[in-house]
Amino acid sequence: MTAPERLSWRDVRTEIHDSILSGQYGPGDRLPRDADIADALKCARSTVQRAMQDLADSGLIERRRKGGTRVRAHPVTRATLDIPITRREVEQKGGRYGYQLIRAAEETIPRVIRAAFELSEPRKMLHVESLHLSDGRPYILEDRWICLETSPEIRSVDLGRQSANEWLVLNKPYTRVDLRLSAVSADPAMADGLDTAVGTALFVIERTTWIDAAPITTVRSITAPGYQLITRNEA
Amino acid sequence: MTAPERLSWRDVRTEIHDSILSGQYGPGDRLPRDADIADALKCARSTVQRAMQDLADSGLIERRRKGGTRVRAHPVTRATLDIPITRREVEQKGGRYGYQLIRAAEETIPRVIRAAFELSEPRKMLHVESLHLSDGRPYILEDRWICLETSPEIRSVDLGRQSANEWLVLNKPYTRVDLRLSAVSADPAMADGLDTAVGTALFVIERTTWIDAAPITTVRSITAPGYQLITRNEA
DNA sequence: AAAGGTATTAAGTACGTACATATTTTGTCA
DNA sequence: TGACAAAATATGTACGTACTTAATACCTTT
Repeated sequence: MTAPERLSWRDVRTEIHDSILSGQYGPGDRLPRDADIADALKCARSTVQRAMQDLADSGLIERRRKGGTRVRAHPVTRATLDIPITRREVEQKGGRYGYQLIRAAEETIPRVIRAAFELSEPRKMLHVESLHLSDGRPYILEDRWICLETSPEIRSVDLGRQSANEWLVLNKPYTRVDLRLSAVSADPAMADGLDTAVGTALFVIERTTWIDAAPITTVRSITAPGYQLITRNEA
Repeated sequence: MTAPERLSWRDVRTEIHDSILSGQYGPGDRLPRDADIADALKCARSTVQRAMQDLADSGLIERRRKGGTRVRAHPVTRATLDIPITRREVEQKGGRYGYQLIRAAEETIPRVIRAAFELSEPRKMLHVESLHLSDGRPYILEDRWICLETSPEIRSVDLGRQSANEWLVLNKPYTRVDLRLSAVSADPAMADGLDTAVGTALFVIERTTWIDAAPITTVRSITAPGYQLITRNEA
């Protein structure tokens, strides 16, 4: 007589999430089968499936065929990182974007780059060094290698005008990306490029992308002092 | 006569993804409606919906009711970060885990902590400093504040034996987490705790969690020299 | 021409059924 | 007892229908 409403998958997710939060199910515990939950909540199994999928994506539970669903035994803090094109990042912060090409040349890739691409054979790639600026001040110093077999069109791009970062992100969608985040002490070259003192702690983002098995690019972005990478994740 | 097979949502996703990769649809372009794609591929609209949802989650497309689906005008590199419990992280790398409580005391939170929690009023919280070790060597130095209203049970935890990190992750699921990643130059206290030289570049992970609107904990993890945070993301 | 209300549209959700697939469990045979 | 095959089981996927919701487009009124 009150509310003949139907449960949405979000309601179901909240229901299950709460039963975990409340301690009813702890790490490693097995949850009832989807069908039984659907039964208990009086909704379709597909609705429970949708809710479970979401909880699995967020890293809270693990699901296995026949094995059932259980609360992750070793919980992780899962967060999603969005790294925009550098020009847009600067502009969204209200800065005036600037860009300088330092140098570009075809070279044989060094060992570390081979490792990043998981390549066994050495080969030549386009090596590009450039500087992104915000309000005229150094923002990110980037050292990039681009696979010419995968992106031959890059030869006809004027890298003095458009950054490789922007061209690649707009024109070369990838199927796999590896990120490595770390800190480094500014060496003389970095200090010079970023206009800071040698030894300053700098935040470094290394990113390697592939399209299927073919390497696209790998880039080491050395950020100016004070740079932060921020995430906000809501369940 | 050949293959009367049905398309899976992954097939559909690949189909749409490829049509974007090939340049048929560029940033900002509008894709056909789900129903038309379903029609063209001879599958159910729900299958297209599932594929589209996945592409939207991965940041490639944007969907709006009535507005339709379009390729993201400002593409981002999206990656998922998993941060395990520190003990597990060490053990999975094959190290022997160690842990030391440095100090724990109830204190009024300083301004930066209030800011992290988005609190307007000052209040008291449990302040815990501790050190995680790998094979006897300093691994992560953590400086943590725990909200006692949200987690009163923490008072009865022996923080000399079990780390707050482990207890909280196992016992206090959150509904929101903010991460801030950065680099810092070791000050004397950090250098002492991590057994390194003053000025060394260190990678810092700051994490704040809430359950609904209630603050749980905020932690500043200062990692030992050479620490890297790694991601691997497959489309 | 500006403002505001209404109709239309395309994605989002819910349901129930049927079948697929990956595991685990069980059963059989050597 | 051990190896291997067969049955059982819980999640995963596909389909089609009906309905909901948010946003845009259009049309009326001032």
